[in-house]
Amino acid sequence: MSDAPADPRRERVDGAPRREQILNTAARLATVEGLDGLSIGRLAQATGMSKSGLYAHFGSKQELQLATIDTARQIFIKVVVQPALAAPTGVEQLQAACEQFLDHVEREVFPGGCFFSSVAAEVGGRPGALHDRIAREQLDWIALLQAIADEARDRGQLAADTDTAQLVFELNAVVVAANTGFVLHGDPTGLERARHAVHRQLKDAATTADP
Amino acid sequence: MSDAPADPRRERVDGAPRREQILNTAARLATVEGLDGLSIGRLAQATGMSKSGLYAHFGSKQELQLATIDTARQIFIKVVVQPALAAPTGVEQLQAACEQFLDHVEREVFPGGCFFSSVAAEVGGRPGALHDRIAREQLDWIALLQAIADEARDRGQLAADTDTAQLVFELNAVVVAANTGFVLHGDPTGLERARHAVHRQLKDAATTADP
DNA sequence: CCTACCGATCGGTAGG
DNA sequence: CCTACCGATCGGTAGG
Repeated sequence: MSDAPADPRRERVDGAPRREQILNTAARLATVEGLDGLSIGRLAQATGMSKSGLYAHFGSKQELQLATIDTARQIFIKVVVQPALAAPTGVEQLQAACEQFLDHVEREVFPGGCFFSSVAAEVGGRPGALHDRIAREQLDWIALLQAIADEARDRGQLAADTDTAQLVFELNAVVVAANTGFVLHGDPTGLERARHAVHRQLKDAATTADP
Repeated sequence: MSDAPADPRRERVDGAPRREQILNTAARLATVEGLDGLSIGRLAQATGMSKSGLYAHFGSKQELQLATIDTARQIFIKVVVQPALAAPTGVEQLQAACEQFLDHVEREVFPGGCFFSSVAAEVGGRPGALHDRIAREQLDWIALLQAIADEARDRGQLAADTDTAQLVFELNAVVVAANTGFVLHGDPTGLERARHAVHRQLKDAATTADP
């Protein structure tokens, strides 16, 4: 949990390789300093290693950045996606995905908020391997929400004429906006508004036949 | 319009001071490279000046960055806010504000999309003068939308029990999400979804008494 | 995984 | 607004 373990060897005993420890630090740092602002020197300092020590693990800065994205993805899957998928399939799962996303922002899993929102803005307008990788992750997230929404509709929990792509666009929009507001203003108001919006959206799209 | 005017003296004739020309370039560059990635050397190259020539205009990088934000704000006011305020007060104006925002994204007024969305992600998690300035601009934009929404409600165009803060949060969320999608994927689909969402939101909040 | 080093670029200054 | 320069840091390499 701490930034710099008192005794690095204890990490080894846990079986957590040094590489993962470095990448965890890198992923959290990148949400504050950016993927580019994450310099090898700074990361070396943050992990208590020398710069060339890092180059033993990663051949180049871009390799480090790509590995960092992959680590962030794994963290996101573990703390957002998997808990969401543990919810009952359908509307509940869709709501859980939004809720878990908001929770991971509020719990500050990454100090700079959602890793992918943060980094997407950085590489959005710049072509290259980082851009392509981040764009793909974003599409995967949307595709996941859509698959859940489609399932909810197929199960008759959402109206048959629900435009699930539109619904998912709007759900993602409000949770991401909440992330931005929380990071920029340190204010959870947006998180509450997002929860409110998600709840209403799902209620509005739900099949009205209750009896 | 062009990145590097053939004859810089023509700009002078127009009465556009060199400083403004530099800052216009800086504002557009910052949406791609970031406010930090915008180095003095790169900006010097982009404007055809020497580094120390820039220091004659701006005492430090932070001064340049703050001046760049101010220029971006003026551009935003000119291309988004003022056209929106030209629309009839009330719901139409609220719709116009959203529409003008989406238009300025689609027209690529800034090559990296909305300046403030881009920069907010960069400085969001970092304390300092840049953060505070960007946070203020974001609050101003939300306050503007809210003032318009309140007016629309006071005029009876929106239901009296409309939660305008919630409405504005959701409107802003979808237009910003459209910006992100357009920049990241070069795909206008999100812009259409945002227009659709804005239209439906305003329709839902409208007073149902039509006859 | 380290020390020691490379050329390039960073923000910034002196002096004009 | 320029040339010429400063120390610091960048990404990366040699050699171990």
